[in-house]
Amino acid sequence: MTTVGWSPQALSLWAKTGPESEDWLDLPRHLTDSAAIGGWLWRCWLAPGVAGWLEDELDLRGEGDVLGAWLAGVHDVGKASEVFEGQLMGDHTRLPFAERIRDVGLPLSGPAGPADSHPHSAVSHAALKRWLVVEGLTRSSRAAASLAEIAGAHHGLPATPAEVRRAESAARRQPSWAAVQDELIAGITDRLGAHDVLGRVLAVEPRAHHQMLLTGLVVMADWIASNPDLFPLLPAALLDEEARLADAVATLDLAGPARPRVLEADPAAAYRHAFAWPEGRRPWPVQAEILRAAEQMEGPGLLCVEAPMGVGKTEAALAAAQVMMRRTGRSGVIVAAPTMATSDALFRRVQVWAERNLEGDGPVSLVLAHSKAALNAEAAAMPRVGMGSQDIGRDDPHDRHQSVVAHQWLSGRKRGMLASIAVGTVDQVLFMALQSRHVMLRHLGLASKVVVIDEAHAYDSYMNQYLSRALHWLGAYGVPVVLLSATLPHAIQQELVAAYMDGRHGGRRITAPETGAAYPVITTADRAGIRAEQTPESGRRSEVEFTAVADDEDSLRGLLTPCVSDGGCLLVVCSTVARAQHAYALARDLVGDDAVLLHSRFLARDRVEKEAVLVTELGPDARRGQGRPERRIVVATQVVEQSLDLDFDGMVTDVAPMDLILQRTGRVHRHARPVEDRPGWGRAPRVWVRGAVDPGDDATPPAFESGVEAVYAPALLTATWGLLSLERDGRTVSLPREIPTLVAGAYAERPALPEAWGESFVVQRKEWEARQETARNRAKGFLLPTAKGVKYFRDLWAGPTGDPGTERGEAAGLAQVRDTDPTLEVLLVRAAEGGYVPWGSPGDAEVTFTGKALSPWRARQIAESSVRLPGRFSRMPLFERALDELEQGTDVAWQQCSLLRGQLQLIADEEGRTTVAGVDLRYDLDLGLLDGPQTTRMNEGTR
DNA sequence: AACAAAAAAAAA
Ligand SMILES: [Fe+3]
Ligand SMILES: [Fe+3]
Repeated sequence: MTTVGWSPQALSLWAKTGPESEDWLDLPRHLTDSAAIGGWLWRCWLAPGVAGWLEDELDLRGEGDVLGAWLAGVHDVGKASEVFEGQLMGDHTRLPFAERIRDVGLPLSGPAGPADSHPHSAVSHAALKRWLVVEGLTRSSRAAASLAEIAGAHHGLPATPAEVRRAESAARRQPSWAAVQDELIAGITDRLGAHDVLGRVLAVEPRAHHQMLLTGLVVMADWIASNPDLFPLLPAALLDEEARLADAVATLDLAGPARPRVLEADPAAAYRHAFAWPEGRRPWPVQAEILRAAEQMEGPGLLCVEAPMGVGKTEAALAAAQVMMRRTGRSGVIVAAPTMATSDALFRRVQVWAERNLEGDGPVSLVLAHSKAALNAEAAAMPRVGMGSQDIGRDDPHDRHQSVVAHQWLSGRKRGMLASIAVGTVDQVLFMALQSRHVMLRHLGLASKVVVIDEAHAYDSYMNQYLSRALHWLGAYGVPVVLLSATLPHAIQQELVAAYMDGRHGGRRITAPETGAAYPVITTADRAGIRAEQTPESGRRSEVEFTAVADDEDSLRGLLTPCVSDGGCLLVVCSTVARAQHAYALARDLVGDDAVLLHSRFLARDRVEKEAVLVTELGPDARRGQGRPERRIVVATQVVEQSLDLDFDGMVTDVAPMDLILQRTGRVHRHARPVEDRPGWGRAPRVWVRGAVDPGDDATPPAFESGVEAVYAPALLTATWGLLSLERDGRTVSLPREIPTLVAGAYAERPALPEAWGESFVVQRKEWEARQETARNRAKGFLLPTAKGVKYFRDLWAGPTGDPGTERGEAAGLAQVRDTDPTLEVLLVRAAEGGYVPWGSPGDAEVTFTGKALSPWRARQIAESSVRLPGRFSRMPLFERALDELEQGTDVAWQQCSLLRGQLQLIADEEGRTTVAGVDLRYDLDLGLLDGPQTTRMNEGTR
């Protein structure tokens, strides 16, 4: 860097102020700080694969760090404008700021108008666009705009054309301000010697995907440079530029790209070392195969693994990711799962893997990325590093190279994806495809990783729109992807793979091969095309008998009877909470406390506890009489579909789409057990299917109970019913062999059903397709366009009408990656004299007085008592009224507490009774949250 | 589309 002096005009401008009236940072210094950290990020932090991709695409010839420094260095030149600098004129404690500027002859006419309509980011955009052309670096205004837009977007969204026009006209009216902007840009360019790279980049004309990552880097640099703990303010500040950077980098303490250990060529040795397996343990065929596939992949690509649960897909994915990280220069991994609970379960496993297999020039950062991560004890227990925290390496600096930590700077808002390793909900990946503010940070973070999507079959057509688009962008960045699923209907797999390949290789339509009955199967998509390979079967096979039972009380009682007399563990899955509560009442009549009810309308803490009890009782280590109960009936809704390692002797389930039925069936005889563990009725795996008011026959299609039909599309239920021959005597299914054919069959346009069902099936099927189509269209509202589908960067955030709808959508809560109505989640507490206590605390628990600060421990207890209100609260008049009432009733002290801020408080009496917007509610530890007439009725007969 | 489950929401 050559040093050029700044003019008195430039030096008179402020960029930052602080709490004390004399605190400030001049604009040139904020720009040189940003440039310094921008260059440092490129050299020392950016994943080699991302840097390499940008180098190639933008003809950087080894000067990427210069480009990064330049872009960061010019981001705030727009602060050299009357609107921005005039902002402090109304503040009488800061009058010297304006005087300093007037003294050097710059016009400053009075407290500025609304700075909102003249954001300095747009002024930066206009100034850069002008300067790049005037300087002769390009003649194309689009090329100039492509770099100008990056500075214009440094607050998370590109400047709008109207804002840029206002900035351009201001520059024409006030040439003396424009002259300072030019001086700043020229000064930064000269110091960095950036002329040549800029010329080359402009010749290429960066497109939206290049701009996205470069903007991400600029935003990151700006956030770091704007932190006074890292880059201190005047008058106290260090002045030497290099010393400022060195100090900032030392305090920030952000490690460079993590590197994976090279895995052994022999798969058995590779898994043994990677996961600390005991000597002699062999990987499943799928695990061995995926390593080979990852090793042989040509360039970055996508691997899709379809295999039954229990064959170690997570380990397989991590091992494959380890290979792909090395081969494509990625610096980390994200493992994305459908729910917070499944992410929590994955967290520790990923942490242990990272500890054993990754290293870097400093500790490897890991985040748990979902909205309730703060409640996770394992995440909270991680050593903290960065921003002055030094939980690790105090005694032995060598420890730092192989430890996995929570990084303080990365735990801030919107920064989690920048950590090296992330475990979280899929939403974190889907948000990548949502028009939203600061998505570029998410893109930068995800582009640096190998992306693993767990349970890829678990997403509906709305979410799949976002997943497809996210895969498109990942493909464009050359990010390796691993999709894990039980089975993926071919049409969905085709859509996902095609989206990735379209991003990767552009327009070419490539069709994934039909894999038919092959299972388990690994599909590879890379430069060489798409191919699928069947892998040898893993694990146990089983023959499961499926039988229909009538949907009345007597039939259900009949099914429970053998269990009542001979004992054993039976699972009863119901499609609605009401049906589950009903079945539970019946079971409780027969077996008392041996019956357990599980659904989502329990307090989070109670549900975790109930599930933990079930996992110990019905998990792999419990034997009958030794932990495994003699008799247990678990009545549950779809919550049991979550990856709990439970084993039942048999199952009764409401009819559901084939994939879900088969997934639930995975809980039947899940573990290999000695025959003494099974009751007489459960020696062979059996599934009884209910939920049809008329089972149908060859001449008439089945008819389903209205609740069951409201939850699942009748077309899928009919197809599933028929393929399992439930209109007759049912059939025996061979698992896992038949999974792919049965699932494909149930989702087929013309499944093999009795002739006479055809007509009504076609109607049902049309309706299902129409609903999916409307869901897909709903998703399009805030879907980020494809990189190559737009001319300008700003077009990525354009609404369907071309206007920037992003902010409005975010404000209205419309921009979301899940297709849901608004729901109300409350934190339940028990009323006490003068205040309240956490739900479930003993009678003499210390009272939290309303309006008084809460201890962190108390806040956590309360935060764990969350429950969602029943569905009726999602409908409009009631939703609004309830929200109002709950907001009014919430302790104001919660706003001061990070765990409780923004949450809604619901206060109940000793018996769990309360009323919200005129609706009676009662919370019961056995039954969950009851509403309306249930609050009184459900008592009888169950207690 | 509405009887399940599921997630998330402040910046430089
Ligand atoms: Fe700014
Ligand atoms: Fe800034």
